[in-house]
Amino acid sequence: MAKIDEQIRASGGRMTIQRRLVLEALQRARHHTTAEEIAARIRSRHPQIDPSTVYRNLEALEALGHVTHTHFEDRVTRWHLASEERHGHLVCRSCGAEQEVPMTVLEPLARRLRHEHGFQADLAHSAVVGLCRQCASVSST
Amino acid sequence: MAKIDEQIRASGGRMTIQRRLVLEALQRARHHTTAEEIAARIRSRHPQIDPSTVYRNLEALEALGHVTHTHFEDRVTRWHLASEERHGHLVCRSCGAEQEVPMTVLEPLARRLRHEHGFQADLAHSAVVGLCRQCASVSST
DNA sequence: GTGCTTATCGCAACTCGCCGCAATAGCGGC
DNA sequence: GCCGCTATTGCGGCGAGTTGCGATAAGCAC
Repeated sequence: MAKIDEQIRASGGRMTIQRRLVLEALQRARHHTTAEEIAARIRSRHPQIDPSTVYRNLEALEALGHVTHTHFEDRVTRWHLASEERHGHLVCRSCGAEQEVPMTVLEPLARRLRHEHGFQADLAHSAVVGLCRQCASVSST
Repeated sequence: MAKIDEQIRASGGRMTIQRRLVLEALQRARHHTTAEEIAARIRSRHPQIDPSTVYRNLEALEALGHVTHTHFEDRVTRWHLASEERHGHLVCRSCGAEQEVPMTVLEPLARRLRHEHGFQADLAHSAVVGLCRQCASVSST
């Protein structure tokens, strides 16, 4: 964390109270949180924080590589520390259940897109939408 | 279209002027349009149409299987007729360029998710985000 | 054609994420 | 410790999409 502090200053940024609070909230919640959740958590100790400040700090921290975001089906963006292991997400469009899959499962497609289309895909960036086992079996009966 | 008409009535729905206009707009624009575009197009002939009416009709038509939507990297949803051929989308996060890929490219991953995780993935539902050939070569130099 | 039921419409108000702008406050230099 | 530069904040407001509600009008029965 002290390292992040220096890195931010080194790149011309400033370590404000708000930015530190956003980082702390991410560390404590350490599994894809929403910006709203982060804002709510911070508000309890620093009531005047504005949602846009949270969004901007998440973006700034992302630009420096400390934070990443993933898009889930409900149009909500989830944020997490970049230090967490990267993985894919499966989201059921019927019941909303979430499942994680290791990147190795997604890699073959990424490789193919790179070779055949010259496209460097980031398959962890958006959740894969579909039907989970339960919902699939219900809807087919 | 007359068939859609009947199907809607059969399922307890009503074929209103607005619903017909939404369908017509989709048919004319037949390549992922936005709800805003549809609303604008309809407004020229039916000025008092409300955006929420367009959204609700798109949802209703989607529930009946006549329409689908896809999420691109920006946060606007793109809509199209379900009769169009399904395909995947590659969107460059740097320059925004869009590219289409046939479903056959995505199929192997879908198959694997189905077999290993019991998950029926809809890989055409969200665009795959990444870097296109140009942007990738620029950023690596 | 008339009447009735109720799906759908238009409106107003709201949410979530984002942006421009004036005010504030890090932080490096002295 | 104070100063000045400017990154960042909070605020107001915008765009996409959603929701509740009273008014409207499809479509069925007669």
